[in-house]
Amino acid sequence: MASIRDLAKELKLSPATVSRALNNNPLVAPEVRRRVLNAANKLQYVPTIGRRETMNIAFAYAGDRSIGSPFDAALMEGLTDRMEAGGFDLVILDVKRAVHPRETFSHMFRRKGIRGAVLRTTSAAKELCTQIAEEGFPCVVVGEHFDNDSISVVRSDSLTSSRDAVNHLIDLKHERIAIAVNLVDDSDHLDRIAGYREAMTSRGLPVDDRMIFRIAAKREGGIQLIRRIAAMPERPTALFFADPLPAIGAMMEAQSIGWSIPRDLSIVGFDDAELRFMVHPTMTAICQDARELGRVAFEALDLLFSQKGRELQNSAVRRILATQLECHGSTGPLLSGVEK
Amino acid sequence: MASIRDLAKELKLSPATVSRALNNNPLVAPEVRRRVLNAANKLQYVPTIGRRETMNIAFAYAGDRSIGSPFDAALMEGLTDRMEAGGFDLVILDVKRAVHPRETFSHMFRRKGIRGAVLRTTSAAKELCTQIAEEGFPCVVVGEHFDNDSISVVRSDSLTSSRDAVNHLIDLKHERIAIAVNLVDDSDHLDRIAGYREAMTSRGLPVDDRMIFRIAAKREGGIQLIRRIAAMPERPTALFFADPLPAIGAMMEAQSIGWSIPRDLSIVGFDDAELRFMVHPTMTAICQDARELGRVAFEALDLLFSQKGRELQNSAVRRILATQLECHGSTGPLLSGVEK
DNA sequence: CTGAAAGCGCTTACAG
DNA sequence: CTGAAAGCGCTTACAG
Repeated sequence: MASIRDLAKELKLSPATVSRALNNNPLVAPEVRRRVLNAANKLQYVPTIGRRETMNIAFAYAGDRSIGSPFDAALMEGLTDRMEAGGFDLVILDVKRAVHPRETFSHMFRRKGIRGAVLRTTSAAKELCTQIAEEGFPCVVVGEHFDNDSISVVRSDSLTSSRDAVNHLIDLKHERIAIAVNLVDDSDHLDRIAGYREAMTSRGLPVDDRMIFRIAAKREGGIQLIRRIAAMPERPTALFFADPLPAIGAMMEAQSIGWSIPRDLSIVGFDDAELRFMVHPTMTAICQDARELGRVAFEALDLLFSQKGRELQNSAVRRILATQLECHGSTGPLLSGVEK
Repeated sequence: MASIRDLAKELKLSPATVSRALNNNPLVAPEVRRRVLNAANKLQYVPTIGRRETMNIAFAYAGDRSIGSPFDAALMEGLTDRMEAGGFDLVILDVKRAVHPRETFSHMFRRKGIRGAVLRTTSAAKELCTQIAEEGFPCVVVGEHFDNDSISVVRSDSLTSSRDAVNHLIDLKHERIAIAVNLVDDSDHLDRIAGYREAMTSRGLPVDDRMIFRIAAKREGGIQLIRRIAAMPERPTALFFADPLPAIGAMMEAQSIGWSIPRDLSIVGFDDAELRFMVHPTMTAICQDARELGRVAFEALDLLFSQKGRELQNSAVRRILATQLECHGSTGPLLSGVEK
């Protein structure tokens, strides 16, 4: 691990200039500054507390924070599980709020004694993740795709299991199967739609765009959807939800208006945690192991630390975890003669 | 904020000795060490990264970690809400695992650049919180009572709302009202039982110890309880759960065995988050605002920072937040003639 | 815009 | 067990 002296020697600058560059002092020449920041990332410069190197890892939100979500909580559990052995501590961060006006992201992280970051993002904030990665700061994005190959990613495979979910409904003789996905696009959700399309097409069923619903990924979104389909002349007999909370909301609302599940409507949801066990009947769901995702994210970060940054700078880590369809009580065979 | 030099001057020691004491070097005399640690807490010694003082606050588990719980997630949201303005970062910590063999807790926190801690504890680990507070390290315990007046505490008032909940059931003409509380004692849960007893007694109803059930505070605990009472000759007509998850489990299990809620059984639960909206019918519950609890916890800590520790060392902060009974669909009037 | 020098915060052989 | 001294990591007036 490099000190400011080491960077100065490597770059043939004085420690003073390196220090200024790392502290975002405006006096330093832009070109020099750029070289210093590059070297800091290549040589893995780490600040010290007293004489000890800092050992923090950030759980950093690039977009809106969603600390309260079961997914994030499970991720953190997995992360801390693995981190403790190495003596690392987890710091929670909102990237946009934490960064000072004329500061790069690496700056900001280093100022806080952070060696690497696990990034949570919305699709709107993907650009921000790309920037952080391109600065050369060790980071792993959880749960997003990137075209850019140099960004390390850890995520679940939604496509296969989405296909499984729809196939399960088709096996139960359903034909009018609808899918409900988050209003906000992200690559993971696009996969879920792709899985739906693939399954329908391969089994010879038509893909009707009116059966693809965009909803808010909250309980309320599911409630609204039930009201919408209740008013349809030929309503779907099965619903596939690409998010946990609207699936729960839909089950409740369906029961409120007197439908019996799965007799009047089959529902498949997604589950990051144990929500499927909290409703009655227990919900058939695609389950992703968010805790394991957290563990793997740390391992990826650790790999980025251990390889000398300069040699393997462009070798990003990619890990894709399988998800599983768990069949429970919210799906059942299509009853012949069910109308409205 | 004091440096090692300042401590040395104050104590008439060399900086070397102070440094050794703070680093837990065994060479230092026990008495000297004790004096140094006291001074560090009194003068609010803070280590530096480079030349900047560290700005971390710990979310520290004294007992088992429960990061995944909705309560903890909401607490963290509230905490980070308030912390960001001051430029603080939140570090997640397991106290027992983080502390080195011959190290005090203040040592450990300072080694990590932490200025103050929000402590989460189980009743089994209360002793540990007392120790941290007695070392003089700025800390606030969330959600526990302490007899010891010198410990800062932020918690919800369970007693009043528990009384309200039972009164609500009595208003609905229920008489055989049972309460189900966590197997593991903690002061907050003792309050919930006390509220139950007070309400029953004040309304002239007998308190039957066979109506006080000890269960695991998990979904499974609620499921088991329903099976137990289903086998009772004179089963309770209403259940008051002092924890969120078993209440959910009980609602599900009751419906599984064919009971209708609230017709066959009224249920009141506790809710830290939004679980009450995820079941059908929506659950009547005592709601505590865990997010607000987090905000208040930070404010308490900030107060401990701002007052000169030496002057006000024994003036702990205490904040007790109100909770509220929200009536929904899981409670209803006792139907006359209900048997079995 | 950069470096040499002074200096703070901290730690650690060395001497006692 | 303690301190004086050397020295690392870093920053910041000062000079150019």
